[in-house]
This record gives sequence, C-alpha cells and structure tokens, in this order.
Amino acid sequence: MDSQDLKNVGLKATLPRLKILNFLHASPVRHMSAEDVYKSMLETGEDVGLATVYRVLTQFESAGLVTRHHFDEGHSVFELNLGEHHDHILCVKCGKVDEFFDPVIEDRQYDIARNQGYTITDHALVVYGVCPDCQD
Amino acid sequence: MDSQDLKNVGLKATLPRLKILNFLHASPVRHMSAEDVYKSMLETGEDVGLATVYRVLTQFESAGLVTRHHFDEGHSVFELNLGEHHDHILCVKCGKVDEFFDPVIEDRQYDIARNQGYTITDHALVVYGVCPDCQD
DNA sequence: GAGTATATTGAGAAAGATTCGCATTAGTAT
DNA sequence: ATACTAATGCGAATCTTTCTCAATATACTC
Repeated sequence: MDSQDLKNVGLKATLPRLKILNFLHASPVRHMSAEDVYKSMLETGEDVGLATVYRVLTQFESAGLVTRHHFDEGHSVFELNLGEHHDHILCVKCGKVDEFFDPVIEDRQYDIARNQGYTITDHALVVYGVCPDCQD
Repeated sequence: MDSQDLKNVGLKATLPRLKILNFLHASPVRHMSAEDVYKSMLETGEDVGLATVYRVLTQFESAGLVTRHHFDEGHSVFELNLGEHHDHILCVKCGKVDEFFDPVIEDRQYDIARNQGYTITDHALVVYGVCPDCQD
C-alpha cells in the first residue's frame, strides 16, 4: 500500500505499480484475471495500460506479492498474498472461490514427493464442486 | 482402438476420431497438448486438421475417454483415461510428469468439501518439484 | 532541487491457443 | 445404392498474453 512495500521486494515504486497494488488490496474479490484487474481499474477511473497490468502482475508474482492460479478456465487468475498458504475449492455453478488449508494433505504431499525422489517446490490443489448456495 | 469404442460413448466412428484415439493409445507420452497431437500425427504421416484435433479431444473429454489438465502452462494437456483416477507430480526443470494416488488425500478432500457444504464433483492436484534426474 | 542515466509505461502489433463458419465429404440408417 | 445428417478441414476470427519501441517517469548524483 505504500511505496516502501514495492522497494522492499526490489521493485521501483512507480505510479502504475502502486495503483495496481492498492487496487488489489482494496478489491473485495480476491481472485482476478489480468483482464478483470484492467477493466475494474478503468471503471474506477484509474488509467492503466493492459500490457502494464500483465507485466506488473507477473512481476508481483516473481516478487511473491501475488500468486498465479490456473483454475479450469483458459486464463490465469491472480491472488494477493495476504496470510499463509491455502488451497481452493470452487463452485462449478456460480464460480465462487473458497479457501481451505489442511495440514494432513500438506504433509502427505511432501511424503509423496520425497518417496518419488522429488524436491517439492510448489503445489496446486483445486477442488471443484457445487457450493451450498447452488445445490438444486 | 476399434470403432465400437467410439460408438459405445455415443460418437460416430469417423476416420479422424479413430486415428486420434489410436494415436493416443500408441503414444509413449501420456500427456499431450492438442498441438502436440496434431504435429506428432502429421510426422507419423497421419493427415488430420488442427481444428479437428481440438474438436475431437474436447468430445473425447466429454465422453470420458480423456481428461483435460491445466498444468502451469498456457495450454491444456490431454491424457487418455486408462485406469483409475490419479494426481500428478511434475518436474519444473525437465517437464516430466509422474503420477500418484493417495487415499488419505482423497478422503480429506471429500471431508473438507463436505464441511464447507460443497458437493464435490472433481479435483485437480498437481505437485511441482525437481525430479531425481534433475537434482543438481 | 535540477540533470542524467535507466527502467517503466502505453499503444498497437504480434504471437500463441482455441474456436467458428461454411462448403465439401463421409457415416449411417433406410 | 440413396439420402439425410453429422463431421471434416481450411482459413478467418477470437481470446489471452507477450513484444516492440518511442515517450516518460523514477531514482541517483551533485
């Protein structure tokens, strides 16, 4: 939210980067595509270029400020890194995204990776289902 | 591998569909993009159109013959449904894809979905890491 | 606080992935 | 064999994302 946050992760504190970071913090929707961010910012009166949004989100990802997800859609969605790691459960009807964290699953993943000789670097778990509001 | 397989899932047994299904069965690589399938088939002397490959793979997915995955790449990869469900662990260096199945993780997922009031329909778990061959 | 070197921006072009439209061709049920 | 309908293949169109490059803004030095 302040330019020091950007400098702390090695990014120059430019106006577009500050605007985008602020926008992500202010947004009630936590998972957004680059296009979503771009359009919403224009609607809010913020003037940014689409290419810049893509670039900055990728930089934020490298810097660890956001996480990029590949849900079962044709595009990336980004999420601001606030607290700790979590996985996602999303509704196939309304598209709502909920979050969860399960230490048992986390541990098993490490065990499985180790057993197969892998050094784990990351993982993505998405559960698809019908949310309470969309049942029948 | 035979035209009855296609009819069984409600698809007309056309030559392109048979060729693609045969190709998938014969391929040593189990995870391929539409482009991969298209190019490999051309190299093998099979004559198909790219649009047809996309269409047929999508139909195969609907019919349950293949599964579509969204790994951390910009495109879909398809996998022939042979045996039972499994998850994936893939090497971030060489791109190799291994498979695993863990009943504990499966069960936990169902519990979590239920606890949040979701009716689970599917899930995707991908573990990323460095495979044994790519360790330093 | 101005001057300068350099990184960043924005607009449009370009690339990559996927789908669409439509005339031609091929399955399938008579 | 015939005719009806669905499927193919090509290129055009669409969508997402990246690239190019001239104009501009940031940060560093004095």
